[in-house]
Amino acid sequence: MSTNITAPRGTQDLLPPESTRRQALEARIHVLAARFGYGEIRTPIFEATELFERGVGGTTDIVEKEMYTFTDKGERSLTLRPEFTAPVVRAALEHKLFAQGPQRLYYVGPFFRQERPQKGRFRQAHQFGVECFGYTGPEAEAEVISIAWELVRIHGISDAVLNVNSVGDAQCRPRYREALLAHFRPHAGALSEDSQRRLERNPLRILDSKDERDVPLIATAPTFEDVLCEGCREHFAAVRSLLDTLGIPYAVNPRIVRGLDYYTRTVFEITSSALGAQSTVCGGGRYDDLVASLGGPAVPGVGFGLGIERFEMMLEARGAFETPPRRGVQAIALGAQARLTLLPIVAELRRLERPAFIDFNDRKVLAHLKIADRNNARHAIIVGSDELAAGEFVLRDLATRDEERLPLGRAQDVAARLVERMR
RNA sequence: GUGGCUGUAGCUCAGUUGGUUAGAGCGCUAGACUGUGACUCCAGAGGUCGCGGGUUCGAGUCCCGUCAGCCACCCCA
Repeated sequence: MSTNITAPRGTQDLLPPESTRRQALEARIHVLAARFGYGEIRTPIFEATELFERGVGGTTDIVEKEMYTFTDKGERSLTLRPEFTAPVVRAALEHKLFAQGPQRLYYVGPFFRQERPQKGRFRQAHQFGVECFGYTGPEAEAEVISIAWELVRIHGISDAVLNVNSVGDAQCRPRYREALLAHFRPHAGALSEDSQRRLERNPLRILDSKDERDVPLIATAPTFEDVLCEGCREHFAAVRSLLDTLGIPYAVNPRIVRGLDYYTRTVFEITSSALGAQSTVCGGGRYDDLVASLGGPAVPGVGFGLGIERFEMMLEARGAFETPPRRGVQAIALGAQARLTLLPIVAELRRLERPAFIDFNDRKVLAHLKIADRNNARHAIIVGSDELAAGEFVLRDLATRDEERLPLGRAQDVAARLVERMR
């Protein structure tokens, strides 16, 4: 077994029937994004390493220890994308999209992080995300959140929770940092080891801690609302008001702090109890300074990323997948001569956009019907020596078990008649 | 990167204080039923017990290493 090559750690093969469900989910995503006026963007799976160092933030865990970075034969440092926002901004700049006004883009695809795998966490995972560029107003947040929430809603997921917060902007965030330092520093000795380290590096992260030694101090810590500047405070209030107007339920959670450096003002998360410790299925927010920091104009943006695998875990927890209805025709050929007769009919059915299945082995009718069941076929057409002699075939409805004999003839005619019958 | 748990048939799992030829259910293939799918009965195929090393007369079982999975931490989708 281990002498055989297996999929790399933290990656997975997607096989039927799971791949069929993935296709269906992606199809719903494409329809949903189009409904909001978003166009799909596809960027390379790897980028210049510098893009992520500058875009995501050099001190984030993602950049510091989770990237798949390699050097190619031209001595370029490249990195498998660990997230999508920086590549999307890079592409938009490269193609001068911002010269054409606001842009609404979405993507679906794989991303890569070298973390230790666990429930809901993989080294290659897939993400659906949107980026809305060019609007400073709170309507952009409302729109972007609406898309994510609509995806949750149309799937009947009931235990999803939307949390929102504001992390301020370049003016008030440093003030918040100072306020947190003033709060935690006198009690540094009582904090967990992790949080003591975070105190100097990124005190915001302490708010995220689950360590019970940190909990009491976190509970009394100042919140962003205490120090937000007037502009940020008004903006956050406007976002909440729009969510109320749109009927999207949410909770203000002063403890959500996203792990990427580029967020400004609004941040949000959708979480679910179905996901274990990795409870976030969707995370996003506003990033008003990112485009400029990557060398572009001062274009604001709002976006989110939604984990496809985690979303599927929520679907699984929600309840059984409905069994798909029977569809298509199983061609049952008893003998070589019957196969010759049925093959052109099968081909013609497929041309008429009807699923048609056929097994090429010599088996009994019984075995063929079991295969038809496995294929979830709606009908079977059976041809054996009796039928060939009579110039007929049997059409069997596998749901009702009704049968009738119909005349054979030109494949086109038989297929056309079948399509008519099966309507 | 750290810690805990677990690797036996395609799947889910038994396997006694170390003892002869490693088992069950489901699934698969075939038969009973000579041409009719959800039930029943019968048979068959399928495993170098994750991999490597060690202890032992003897290892699926004990020890070490390694790889992988799961769960948690860190972090995040």
